Amino acid sequence: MAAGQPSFLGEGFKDLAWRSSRGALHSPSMEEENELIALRRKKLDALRAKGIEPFGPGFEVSGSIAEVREQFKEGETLRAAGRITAHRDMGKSHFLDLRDTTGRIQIYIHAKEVGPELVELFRLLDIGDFIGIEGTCFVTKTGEPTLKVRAFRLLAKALRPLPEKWHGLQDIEARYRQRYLDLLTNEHSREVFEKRIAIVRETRRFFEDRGFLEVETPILQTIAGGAAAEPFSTHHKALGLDLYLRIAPELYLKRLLVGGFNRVFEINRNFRNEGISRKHNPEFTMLEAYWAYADFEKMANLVEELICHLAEKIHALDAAKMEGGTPVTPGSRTAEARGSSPLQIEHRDADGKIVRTINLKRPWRRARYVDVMCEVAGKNWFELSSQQRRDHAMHEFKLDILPQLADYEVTQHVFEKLVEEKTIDPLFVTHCPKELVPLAKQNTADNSLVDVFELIINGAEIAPGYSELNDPDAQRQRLLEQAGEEKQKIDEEFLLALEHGMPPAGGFGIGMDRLTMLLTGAESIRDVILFPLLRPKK
RNA sequence: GGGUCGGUAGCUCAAUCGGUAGAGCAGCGCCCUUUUAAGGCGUUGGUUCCGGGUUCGAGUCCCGGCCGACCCA
Repeated sequence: MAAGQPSFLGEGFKDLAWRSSRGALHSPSMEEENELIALRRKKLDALRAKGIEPFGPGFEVSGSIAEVREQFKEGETLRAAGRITAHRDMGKSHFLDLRDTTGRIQIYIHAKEVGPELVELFRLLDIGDFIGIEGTCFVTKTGEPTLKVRAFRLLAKALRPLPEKWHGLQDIEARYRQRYLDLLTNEHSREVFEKRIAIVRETRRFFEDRGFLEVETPILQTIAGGAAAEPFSTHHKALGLDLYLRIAPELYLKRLLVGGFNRVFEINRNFRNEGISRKHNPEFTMLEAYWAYADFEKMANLVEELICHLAEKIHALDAAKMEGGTPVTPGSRTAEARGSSPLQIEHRDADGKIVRTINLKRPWRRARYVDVMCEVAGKNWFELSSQQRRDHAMHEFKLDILPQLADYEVTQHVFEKLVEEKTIDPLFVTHCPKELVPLAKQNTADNSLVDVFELIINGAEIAPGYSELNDPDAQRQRLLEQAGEEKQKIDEEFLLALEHGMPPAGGFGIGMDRLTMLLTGAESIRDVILFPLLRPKK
């Protein structure tokens, strides 16, 4: 630090100095801004006028704020960086909270110890600004570990005020549109996304531990196959080619089975051009896994293991958070959101009241479609005539049954209302009628059934799993039936691959967004997707 | 696509029957030498989502639109 320059740091903190090469600036759009923003800009200019660059370079810290708290030892000098989230002035003493995602630490500054010049600069700081500080550890008389500021550097000035900390950002729309503010002010929201990240990470680890290879297959496809859904369309300019965004990765993963990759999985983004709801986002994350020589029952075991594994990891995450010494702040629901046992998931409403408890304790119940139907619809359901079933569904079960529905669709309708929506604890429904699942292998004992499971948890289908169809002629037949008039939609390249021989294999898929909802108790898919699709405002 | 509800200060929310748009937090000013949702006193801040209409008078009532939430299809 050259002599004669204004000093705001005292001696011996050269590396903390960071001086602005720019003079005071005025915002060109000042007239559009409100008073609060204008004031912050004035402070920005005042800082530059004092030779301080408000958007400083990187800063050497002793660690994250949580790590600084761990290193905390009275008399030690430590460096920390973060956002200012609160300040409490007490006469000539100033207390500020410095926060990052790992925690919060109080910093203290007093004129008598650092001089009025530094205090004067502190007055140009606002809640939301990033600063880096070097300070001495001490404990206040109320027992709070605190860093006594010896020097600081402004790292970034916040030109707009942050939402009020106590209530957090409540406006649902704003929380989706400006997720960064949601993450900043609502600890619960951040925890949900940390859990989502852990779920994806642990899913990868789970499959890798079992010898599965993670692969990437095309998102741009000339034919969007593997599911029945409306695709998004796009265009490749140089090739002059109309393309679709994938609705499922299935047909490419099966090509890899043909190619000798015997255990593969993909965590992939799928795109479906459908409506938006509490359970649907146009782009969503899917897990699909295929295992050569396995069958649907082996896949059911695998799914059961996977979800229990994830539930345990999430529970461990909550437990670590509870013991981790991170001060519990308003908006944190970690304590309440944690079920009493790792495999017991408690979903709560906004007031923290338990809405439902889902018991994942193994083994999970497995039952045949026919048996489950008889349980809810009466033993003789499949002996009734077509008309009797329709009457029964409409009058006994109060369902709207359109006359054009096929018999199996009437049954499926009853199944959805009476089984799917009412099942909370995990249930594998196996041996479904083949009409429902056209891409699965037929049961050898009963041709009208296919070797599949549908896993139902918390009133919704979480994961379907199949013994995959590997007979190319049967596959072509099913695809033709499914395509109806639109024969051009049949993926001939996929059938060509099957004709070269695909080993028998088990496969399954899980919607990762919905799985995250299940494991975190989120009521809307938008609460587990960082940036859900919204209409642009104006 | 249909129905219900909502949009008010930077944030969280009030506003009775249609009668001067308010509070808390944040901000600003002053007081306070260890506070912590600090406190005390004072104070600034509004296109009430947008556009029409009814009315002496509209945040409030009516019509249309935009955005969102929930339910249904």
